[in-house]
This record gives sequence, structure tokens and C-alpha cells, in this order.
Amino acid sequence: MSRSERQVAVRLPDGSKLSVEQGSTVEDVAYSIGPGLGEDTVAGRVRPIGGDDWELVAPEHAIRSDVALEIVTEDSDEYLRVLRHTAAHVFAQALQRLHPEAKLAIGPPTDDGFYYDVAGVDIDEDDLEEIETEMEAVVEADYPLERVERPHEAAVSRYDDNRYKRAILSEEAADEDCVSFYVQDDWEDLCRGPHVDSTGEVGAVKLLNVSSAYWRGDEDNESLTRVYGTAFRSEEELEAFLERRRKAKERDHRKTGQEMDLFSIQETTGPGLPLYHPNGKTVLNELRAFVDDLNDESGYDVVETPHVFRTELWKKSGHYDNYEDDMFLFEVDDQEFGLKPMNCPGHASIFDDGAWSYRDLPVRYAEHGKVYRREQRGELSGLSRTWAFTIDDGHLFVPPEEIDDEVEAIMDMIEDVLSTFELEYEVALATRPEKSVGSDEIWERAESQLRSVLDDRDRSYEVETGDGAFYGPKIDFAFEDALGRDWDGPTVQLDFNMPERFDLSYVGEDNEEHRPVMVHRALYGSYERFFMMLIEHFAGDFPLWLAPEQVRVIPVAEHSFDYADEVADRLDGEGFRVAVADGDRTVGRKVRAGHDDHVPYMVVVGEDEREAGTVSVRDRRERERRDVDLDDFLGHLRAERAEKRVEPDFVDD
RNA sequence: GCCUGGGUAGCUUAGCGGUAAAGCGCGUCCUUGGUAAGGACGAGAGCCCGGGUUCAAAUCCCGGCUCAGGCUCCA
Repeated sequence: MSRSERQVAVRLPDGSKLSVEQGSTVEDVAYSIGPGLGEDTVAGRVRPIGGDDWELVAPEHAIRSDVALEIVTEDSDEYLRVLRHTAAHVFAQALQRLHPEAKLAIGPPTDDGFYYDVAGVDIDEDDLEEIETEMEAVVEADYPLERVERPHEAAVSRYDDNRYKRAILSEEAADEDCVSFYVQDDWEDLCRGPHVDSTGEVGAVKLLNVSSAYWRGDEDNESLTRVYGTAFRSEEELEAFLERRRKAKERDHRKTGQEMDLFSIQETTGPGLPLYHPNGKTVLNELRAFVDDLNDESGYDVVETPHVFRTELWKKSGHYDNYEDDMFLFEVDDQEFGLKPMNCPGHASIFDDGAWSYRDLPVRYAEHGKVYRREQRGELSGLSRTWAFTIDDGHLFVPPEEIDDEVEAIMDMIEDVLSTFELEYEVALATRPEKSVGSDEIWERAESQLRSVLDDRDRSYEVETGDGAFYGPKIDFAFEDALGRDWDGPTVQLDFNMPERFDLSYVGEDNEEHRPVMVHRALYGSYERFFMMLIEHFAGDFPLWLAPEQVRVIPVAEHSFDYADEVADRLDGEGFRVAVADGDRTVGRKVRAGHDDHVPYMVVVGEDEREAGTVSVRDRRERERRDVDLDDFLGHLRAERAEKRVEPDFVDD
């Protein structure tokens, strides 16, 4: 169909196409599909044809070019976002009723709710309840939201006491002749929408916390008070959300870490510098042993490099130029040294110390290397952001034609690791950024090699265009923790830069010198962050193989202490981490303590067991089995440990 | 780094100008126990650090350190 210049194409979710007059609104399109849909239209989602990003727009939004369009109605997922946007208005109205002097900046919906940035008012968490009460009144009153278009100049003059809104008008809305306001009751806000029909549609609201943010996210600008909140269609949904949030907080690794005596970060020893206590180090050792086994099976050689190097090394690697601000540097006898922020330059130096034939390659170095990065102070947080952390680093030196084999093998290792912990994850291919080193040819080959490795796997992945490192493309694995945060952990990165800088080479079959490609890889990422994530993922209930204390033997009374020791010795002899709960507390008390300490198995023994040579087994899920033959239990423990099973399952058998 | 709000016993918290409290944990004793809290007694605090105001500061003020939540950044 040849379409006139005044027509634009609209593609609908079912794949069909409509041709509509340029300038038609989302609502017009909805009505043209059906009057019912037109009636129900709350908003639209549009995406330029060929574009990546969907935009949520008001029904009044005029379509000026070819787009994909989804009509948002009360039944759409996006409806919640619209509703939360309205909730932000409800908040702002309530706030200005109580504090007329408050200046509004911006108040958008987010994935979890909404926020509103305000200025000129001093509020803290204690004020939220009062504002919430006022918000409920606004919701209760069920004011209709009316969209009003005003000329640009009229809008500017309405905001002569609010420079934030004026800035929005002079920047974002600079080209608009008319701008939209949303009016509810006697209150209004400059806003593009969309919004729900009336404040009563907001079923349940809750203000969550008060924080701050820079105007426009720029730290050179003044900071505004940001109030976070959330809203749902119903109270039930809100309650479920709050419950999830409480549970996530319960799992916070900083809390669990202290309760289980895993680690501490102390004021006198310094910020972002975790101290691992015996319990925490036990878990880390097990994690490390797991990687050591995988490395060993996969032909890695273990190396070790010091924590400090002359800065000459980082001038050579390029870190000194690109990373200096994040490095700990210091002078000794007129020479400058620095703590290492990465392990790769050390490993490249080791490789460079030898002469290599293509027959020797790939060379694979592994090191659990501690690195130091001076992150911004405000970023430090528990184990998730630290100044000192250990990477389960691997650096491979491979001929370009073997990249895909090596990447394949590394991905197998990573998937092995993640499935062992039953973690959900997503895979992304990050491609060449604008600023990069290396020839077009080698980038093309590297990307297509990574792509073909990914395509051969039965797993979807995203392509993050331009998100690769400047030295090469990479495959990132992102896993999700109990708080719903995504973390980048495992990674495979190709590097064409470091081999250049270190002038690395090997002799090929053709007796010519060739440049190897370096592959950086980490299975966990950093131990710190992975440990954090595991603590929260398991809520402290580590799988048997990781648990700091695996079995606790509980004698019912003093007369059974000897038998308890005997049982504990048997377990200890099999390499299990076992403790005996002696002392004169009652059995109930000891059991409770065992649960508090997240011990996978408790073994209760008294006279009955001693006489029969058995034990009574209880697991941390409150299940128990009596009259258990100790050898049967031991056999089970060995298997559960060896298979790295996630939950204690002896009582299942 | 910047903004807001915190730092009191090993832990969780109360106290908010006038002799530092409680629960848990810890120790001793009684109890000799049977699967998520038996009882009694006891030890344990430079109230983050440094200044200031005051007759008197854990408490009010200022500076610093540190933590939490954000903003910008990353494993």
C-alpha cells in the first residue's frame, strides 16, 4: 500500500498494522480498533519502528511517525506503573496541603513504586505517617484527574517560584507550544502523564523512606529531598509487597553475617575491609576448593602474585592512566607502588617471562587474587562493595582461532557453578563500544565467536550493544539475589589490548610470531559479592558442604556426654565439621540454639541411643528420624556433601 | 565524594540535661533433662572520637570517624 505523507503505520501487538493519520492520538487508534478498547484506554506504550525502547504515553499522545503500539488498559501490566504515577501526584498534593512551601521537582514511577523529589521543605521519616494520612484522604475523595493543555508561556509563568519546573519547561519541553498539566481537586502538576482516571483508583499507598538525590542526578547540582513510596491496586497486594520486603531485610547478609559470626567490618580496621571470622572463612575455603577442582579439571595452572607492585607495571598495562583514581598508591624510597586493582597485569607478566610455542597454548593461569579498589566511600556496603576483595581470577592466553573452544569451556564451568547453587541468572553479550582498541577484523571474529558459542547453547541471551570493555567483547552472567537486585558476577572477557601492551607472542605452526588473545574469566566474580549473595539466597541456611558447622551432637544429659563425644569423633574422622552441645541446658534449649546457628543436622543422643548404638537425627527444617544407624547416617552425609546438595535431605530418604 | 538519618554491654534496643536500663547471649550454681526458651545468682558499658555550652552532657551545639538509605560509579 502506498501511503500518503499524512499517514503513519502503527503496528499492534498481534502483528497487524494500521495506517492512521499523522497526529492521531493513542486514544484515537484505540477507538478505531474498537469502542470498548477506546473507552478502557488508560495509556499507551509506543516504540519507534526499529527502536529498542518502549515509552509509556498518555492517551492524548499524538503519533507522528511509524510506531509499534500497545494499548494499556486496567488489565495491563503497565497499568500499575500508571497508577503509581498518579500515586506520586497524590503524595505531592498531600505534601503541599501540609507544607505549602514545598517545591516540586520530578515524581516518576519506578519498578517498585514511585518517588518524588522535592525542595524547600524539611521532612524526615517521622513525617511520613502524617503525609500518608493526608494521602489517604486524597484517595478517599476520589478526585478525577483532568488533563489540561496550556500554552508554554502560561506554564512558565505559573512556575515563577519553582525553578525546577521552569528548567523542565525550558529544556525537555522547549519545543512544545503547549504543555500538559494534570489537575485533581484544587491542585495541579506539570506532567506528561499518563494517569489513571481518578485518585480513587489508587487502592493502597505507602511511603517507604526519605532519601536525597541530586537535581538531574548531577552531583554538581543541589540535592533534593526524595521521598520513596509505592502503590498497588489493593491493600492485599501492598501487604504482600511489604511482606516480601520484610523477608528480604531479614536475609540481609550484614545481619546474618553477624548472627552467624561469619565476618565483620570494623571501624578501627577500616571501611570496606572485611575481616573473615573462622565460620566465614570455612565457607570461603569450600567455595575456593570447588573452583580449584574445576580449574584443575580444566587445565589451569595456579600462580600467585603479590598485593603490591611498582606503578611501572600499571603504566605498562594502562591502569595507571585509566584507573589511577581508584588505586591505592604510595611511595617507598622515592619509588611509587600501588596495591593491585586487578590480577591481569601480573599474570601477563608471568606469561611474558617465557617463550611460547603454539603447542603450549592455551596457557591458563588461575589465582584467587586479592585486589584493592578505592571505591567512593558512600558506595561501600557490607560485602557487596568493598575496598579489598578476592577474585577467582583466570587468565588464558589463546590463539585467536581457539577462542570459541575456550569460551565454551569457561561457560560450562560457570553454568556448573550457578546450577550447583540453583541460582537464576541471565546471560548477555556485550559488544564493541565506541571507544575501543583492536582491528575491525579481530573484533568481528571475536564477536561472532562469542555469538556462535551462545547460539549453540539452548539459552536465550541479550545483546548489549556497545557495552563491551574497550579491550574486547564479553559475556556477562547476571544473577538475582533475594532482594531482587541483579549482580554481575561470572564473566568471560576477550582482551586484545593487554597482549599488545605487554607485547605478548608465541611462535605459530608457520614459525612466525603471533599475538595471543587474552581471556579474562571469573566464575564467582568476587568472593565477597558471591558470598554476600549466597548468604541472602540461602538466608544463612547453607548447603551441607558449605555450612560452617555441619552437625551438632546434642547429649540429652550429662550421662550421655561420653557417647556424644564418641559420635562426634566418628563424624570428625570423616572430615565433617561437628560440635558437641555439652553444658547443662535442656535439650529444647540446645535444639533451639542449633536452629539459631543454622546447623543443617542435629544429632540427639541419650541412654537409649547409646545402648542401641544409634542416633536420633533432626534437620534444620524441623524434621526428625529416630533410631538411626550411625553408619547409615554417615553414608548419607558423605553423599550429600559430595553432591553438593542444597538442602539437607536425610529425613527424605 | 555529595545529601538525609543513625552510632548506648558480645547482640537487639530503652533512656534524650541530674547515680546508665532491659531482653538475648555469656559465667557459676541448682536442676539430670528426650527434640524451638526450667530456675537462681553473677560478670559485663571509655554511652563512636575530639572540642564547646552548662553547677551538671549519653542527652544540647560544632568538627571528625563510621554505619544505613539515596544520588553518581562498579566485582
